[in-house]
Amino acid sequence: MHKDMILRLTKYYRILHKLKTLGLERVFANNLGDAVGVNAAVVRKDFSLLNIMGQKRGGYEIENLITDLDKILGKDKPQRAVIVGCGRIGSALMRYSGFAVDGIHIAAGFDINPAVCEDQHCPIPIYPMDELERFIQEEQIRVGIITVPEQASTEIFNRLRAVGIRGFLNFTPIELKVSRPAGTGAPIIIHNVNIALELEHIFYELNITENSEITAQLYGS
Amino acid sequence: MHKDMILRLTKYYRILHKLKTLGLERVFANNLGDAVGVNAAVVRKDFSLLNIMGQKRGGYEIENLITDLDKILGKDKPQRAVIVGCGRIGSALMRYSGFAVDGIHIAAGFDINPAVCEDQHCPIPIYPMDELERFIQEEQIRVGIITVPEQASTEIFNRLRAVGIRGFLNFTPIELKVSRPAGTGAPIIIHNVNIALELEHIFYELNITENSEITAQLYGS
DNA sequence: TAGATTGTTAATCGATTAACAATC
DNA sequence: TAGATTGTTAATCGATTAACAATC
Repeated sequence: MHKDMILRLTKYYRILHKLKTLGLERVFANNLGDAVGVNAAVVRKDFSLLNIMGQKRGGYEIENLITDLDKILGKDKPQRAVIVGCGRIGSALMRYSGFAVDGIHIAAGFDINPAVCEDQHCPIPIYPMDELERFIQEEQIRVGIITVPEQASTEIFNRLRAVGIRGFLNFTPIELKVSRPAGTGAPIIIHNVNIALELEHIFYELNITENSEITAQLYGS
Repeated sequence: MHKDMILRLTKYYRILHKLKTLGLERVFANNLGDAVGVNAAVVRKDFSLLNIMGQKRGGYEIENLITDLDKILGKDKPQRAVIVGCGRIGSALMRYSGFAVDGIHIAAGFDINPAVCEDQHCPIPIYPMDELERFIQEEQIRVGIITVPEQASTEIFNRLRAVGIRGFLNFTPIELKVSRPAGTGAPIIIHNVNIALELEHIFYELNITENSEITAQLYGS
């Protein structure tokens, strides 16, 4: 199971929903490949690996495909997360309406100063930090968004891990890692979103492509 | 020039700075490889490709290496960007202190309602949208951060492209693309940060790893 | 000199693509 | 049946790793 494959599955999923609303009932590996920008063989192989079978001449049934992907991607289960740290970024995320569209529900926010709620119209409850463990356990939350200040990030990470959080979206500049001797314990998924680094990369790529243009002019054909 | 290579270069760069502050003067491909988690051969190959030469027995001089990478990554030039759209995320970014650490300077923000400035203590000026073109041209900005509402994203993208912006950090859920027939015109760098998608991926990966655990238990060794 | 590390070439690995028999 | 599309195997491609002569 490749990381690229998961990315592709989400893309198939979105396209399939669009095709369904257009009234289509079947889709060929070729169409799907074109739509998500991969070779048709990749599409067939992906499905084959997931034991999703098409029909030798009729392609794949969209309805069935969506149902299968729902299960594989876990879209049939509730997708709930908490936000830890309700500073600027944290509260921006709490009020972001785009999550609901994708079926994601932010169950609560946590902050050392839960009074941050007072300032703003919070659509989502904000609790003090010492309710973190209780809430997560009671509500059986599996995913946490970390938007605390840099110095607090690893401590929060460890607290969340200890209480059963398995998926992390980390906005602090500290790159969170698990060094898990392959196959040991429950898998932990971490996505680090480092905005400063992202921006830095853009400057780098820009500079490098420009430089290589220059060298191409000097030495090139 | 691979995308992965740029990523590695930034990692070398950070490590080298740390080594320098520790007082080291030389570094071996092996050490550097260990530090960033790649094979030593990769390090040597990367440098070789960039015409950075070491010494057959003495490794690489840290000071020179940093100078070379400075140039390659464009760290010797000013790294300035504008933010278009000063809503919740936009203004959170404007007040984010992490950029300065990396030598990135946000030159200005733009919004259809520049009065957003009044509410908050803005460390950075916010101008109305119709000053966008003038400012970017006068200040020769090359990088733009797009934090406008979804519906406005492509319009803003096109305006920015037209006025010479070449690097984009896009926070709207619309995936911006350029279909540039290889080698035509100036290169455009786009990074899309889609937070909802990122979170979705975490749920997917979690679900898939859990499922594969289950199947492993059923069929496994 | 002997030992160590580079720069580069060859071998390996994995993923992508092409091809084709199976079959609806 | 003939045509089309799958599922899967083989070929290709690219990137990573290993190996080794060059040399400080």
